[in-house]
Amino acid sequence: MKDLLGQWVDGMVGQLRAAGVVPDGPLPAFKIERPKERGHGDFSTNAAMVLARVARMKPRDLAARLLETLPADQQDIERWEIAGPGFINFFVSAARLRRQVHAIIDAGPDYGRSHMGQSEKIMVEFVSANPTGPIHVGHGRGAVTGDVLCRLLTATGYQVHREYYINDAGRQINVLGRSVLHRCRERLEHSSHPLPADFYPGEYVSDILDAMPEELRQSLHAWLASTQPHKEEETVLAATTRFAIDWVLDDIKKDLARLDIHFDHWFSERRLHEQGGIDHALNVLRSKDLIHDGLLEKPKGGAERSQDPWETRKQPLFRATAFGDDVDRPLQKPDGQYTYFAADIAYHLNKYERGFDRLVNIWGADHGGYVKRVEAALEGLTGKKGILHVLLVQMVNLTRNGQPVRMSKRAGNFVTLRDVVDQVGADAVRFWFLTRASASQLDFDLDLAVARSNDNPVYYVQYAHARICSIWRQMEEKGIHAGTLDAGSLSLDAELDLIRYLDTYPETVALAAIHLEPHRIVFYLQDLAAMFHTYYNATRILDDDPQVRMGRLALCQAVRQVIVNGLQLMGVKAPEQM
RNA sequence: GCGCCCGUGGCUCAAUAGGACAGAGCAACGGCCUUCUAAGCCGUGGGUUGCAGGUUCGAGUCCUGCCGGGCGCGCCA
Repeated sequence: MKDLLGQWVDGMVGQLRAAGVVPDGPLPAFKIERPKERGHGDFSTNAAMVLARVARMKPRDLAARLLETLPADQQDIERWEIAGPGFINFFVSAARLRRQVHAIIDAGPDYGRSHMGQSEKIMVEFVSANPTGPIHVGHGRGAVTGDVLCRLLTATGYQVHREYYINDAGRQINVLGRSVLHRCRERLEHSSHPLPADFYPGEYVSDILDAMPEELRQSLHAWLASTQPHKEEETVLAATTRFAIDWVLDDIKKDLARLDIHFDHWFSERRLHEQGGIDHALNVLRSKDLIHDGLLEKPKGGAERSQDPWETRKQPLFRATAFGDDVDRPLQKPDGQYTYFAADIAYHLNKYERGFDRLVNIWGADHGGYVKRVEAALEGLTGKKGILHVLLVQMVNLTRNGQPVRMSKRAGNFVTLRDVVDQVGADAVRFWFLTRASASQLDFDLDLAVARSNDNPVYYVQYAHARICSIWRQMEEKGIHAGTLDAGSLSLDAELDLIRYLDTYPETVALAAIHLEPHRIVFYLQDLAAMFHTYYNATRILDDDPQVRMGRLALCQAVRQVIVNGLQLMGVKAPEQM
């Protein structure tokens, strides 16, 4: 409906332009919006105010001229007015609103979907947690956010590709293998050894050992039993590590599947190395003279934490400062290995070369410091700005009994995502993660969520849906035939307001996709549910008058459809009974 | 010290691409179940949007500077 108004106002301005009231050439942008205040109509435009300057007229006078061009024969706008400093307010007719109910019912699951994205290819990379242990609650928030973003972008006409970047190269990964070895040795010798500082202590390390194929276990034992430094150390460790990664990845996949989160592709960093992706990316950078040998200043913070003294040496650096980063970034470690950043450059070039128009990354807030350099690299590689959108998802503050639960992978006392899903259920976890903008920190209280109290927001929305379903069950019991739904009798303020709000749903979906803000849908659903609950409490749906009943049933059907569509976008179930 | 994020009733958060009088929930208090599910509804209080400037017809929203909180700051991933 908003689009329709937009066309009209464009037409009105066009006529004034033809009449010479408004000059040719580019005009300042005006817009159509829905006023917060009901008394200001269903739609309003600031066109007269924005154009007043170029038209050399007072805003209100210009508004009057604009309205003279409004077609007289239309039925959709009941009345209009000039208000305040020069707003033009439009009031949609009740007949038009009633038709909207049928439009929603007819569109069904497609209501809210659009072709806005024009099949643009967009990759969303999310979760990408290191395969060194189970994913925790923080990852879960990123996972749900990414998943819903994908659903949103798909619904608005983008071609979406979901990807998980596996950090299966580098030191951390070997530490996982060594941790398994360590656990194996303990078992073999029936004793416990002090765990080296950075080894993984979690229970799952034993699980990995248990799941190990006999053959690999044997070679492990053989190697551990030998007193001499074993020349097969590298291969045994590599095989163990490989197995451990696969096990953990499989574990992660299961956790994500519990939340109905799936990926199109799991991209291996190791493979990127093996296939020369990094050399390729660095060659591209070199060809553009974006790598130079330079010295790196000792960083300000963090240095205190490190035991190793800072050593200044000449090394290849990416010219990140040419693209707005603070310092040029190193590409190689002292031992000649590539840095994580070098691999990241290669990975993002790889994404680009696979033909994606836009890249979205969902990162934890603790990776915020890397945004600039990756953006810089991508701009350097492609010459284009703004391909990459990094969405930083802030921390989840987990509490239990009001006490903060510490989450540290190293300390081994983190709460896994699985724990939380087990306790709270997938629907509540998903919904809860979406109740805040991702840039805001999120408090997640396990007790509250476990308690299944009224504070749990998902029930509120699901309940609205279940209530509507129950009306149909009620009809069945009473032997009332639904017949053909007809919104014609709807006339209460509450009913028309409800329709107006239903009408905003497609805009909300579009804006959520444009801004990459899934939480907007959750807020919408909560508001819609609230409006419905109010209406339901005040109005008898199954009225004795068949005409009235038909209308209300039609409205309920439309509300139900929008709730279903919205929950579907959130990946949350819409139970028919609660 | 530098970078990013955040700052809105007692608490947790909204506020539609800068729009008209800043809204919900929780908490507090008072009401509503012989009629479609009370996991619900209605009502009452509660705000100088951290502070100070600036841009604009108009600022919670944009710019600058402070203040407060979070995250990050080898050549870890």
